[in-house]
Amino acid sequence: MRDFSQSLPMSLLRAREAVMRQFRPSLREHGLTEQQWRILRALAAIEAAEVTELARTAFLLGPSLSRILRDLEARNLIERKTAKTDQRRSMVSISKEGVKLMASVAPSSEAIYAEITQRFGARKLAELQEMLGELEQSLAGPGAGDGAGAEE
Amino acid sequence: MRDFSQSLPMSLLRAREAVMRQFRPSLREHGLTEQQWRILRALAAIEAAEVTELARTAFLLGPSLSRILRDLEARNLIERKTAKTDQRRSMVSISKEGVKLMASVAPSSEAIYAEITQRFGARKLAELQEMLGELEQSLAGPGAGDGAGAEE
DNA sequence: CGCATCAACTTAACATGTTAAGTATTTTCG
DNA sequence: CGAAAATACTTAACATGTTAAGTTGATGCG
Repeated sequence: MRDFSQSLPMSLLRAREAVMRQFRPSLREHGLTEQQWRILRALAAIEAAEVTELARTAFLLGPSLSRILRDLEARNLIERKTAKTDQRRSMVSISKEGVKLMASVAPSSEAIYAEITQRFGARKLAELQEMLGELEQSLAGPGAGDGAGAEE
Repeated sequence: MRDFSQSLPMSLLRAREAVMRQFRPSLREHGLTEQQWRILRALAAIEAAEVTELARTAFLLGPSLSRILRDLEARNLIERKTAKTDQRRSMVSISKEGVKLMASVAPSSEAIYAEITQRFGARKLAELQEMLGELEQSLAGPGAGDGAGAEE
């Protein structure tokens, strides 16, 4: 079997970790985890979103999002109100405090991203992202199960 | 600020998730998590390894590895014995049962990997891995902290 | 209308990620 | 030699990943 350290999953894992290692210290100084930061960024770009929509945007599973939203709400970084037309849905939005926190983190975050871009090269970065998108596309859909197991 | 769904961390996260989604069902059928599978694969390639070395190979943090090794040992998939020359170190190796389990998972795992390679294209896959390696390299070393915070 | 079904979350339970602290053993050096 | 520092793990504590089950509010339909 192929040396697993050369496998695609490991390559992706190591690359992502190398990138996130750059951001984590800064986020940590502001009391945010990577996932919390993703949610705030997603919310900052829109007025309000339903939980399910937010999960899709921030690429988090429902249960994780539920917990994080509970915590962010307790910290007054986001606000919730149930939708008028459907009591099941809740509309989530970023609070004033949330906006303020984002403003305090954004400069450092931008600087780190710029540093990464500069180190790796802007053109290569664009190429890489293009390929990652294609990979994602090529694996979307029916799934590459091996057929040996129960498809259910 | 850049639409965060287009950011490098998100691209890497989505790509990796797209890949792992292919493998998880098969691993799950065999009662293994992704991390447990990584450890078994790493161990299968060598006679025995120290915990620290294994952590580096399987790309796991010490605490995660400690827990997982405890569980794998309880399931008799691995074996441990403390090193003769240094009582602090323990040598970990895969057990017969572990080898058997690997043999039962490997075919499906290989098939899935082949399917991914075929869908995305072998040449592109090689290119992608090359770029991921370069990204990792370019971010190794001093760290791209923004300098605004405490370097400690 | 009323019941079965579906939809949107939320909770629960267990595994891992992440940082800090603890433990046991070795090494370094005065 | 023996105390201090370093090394190799392990535990602890809290956050998230992942799947299954539970809750509550909508919807479809006879």
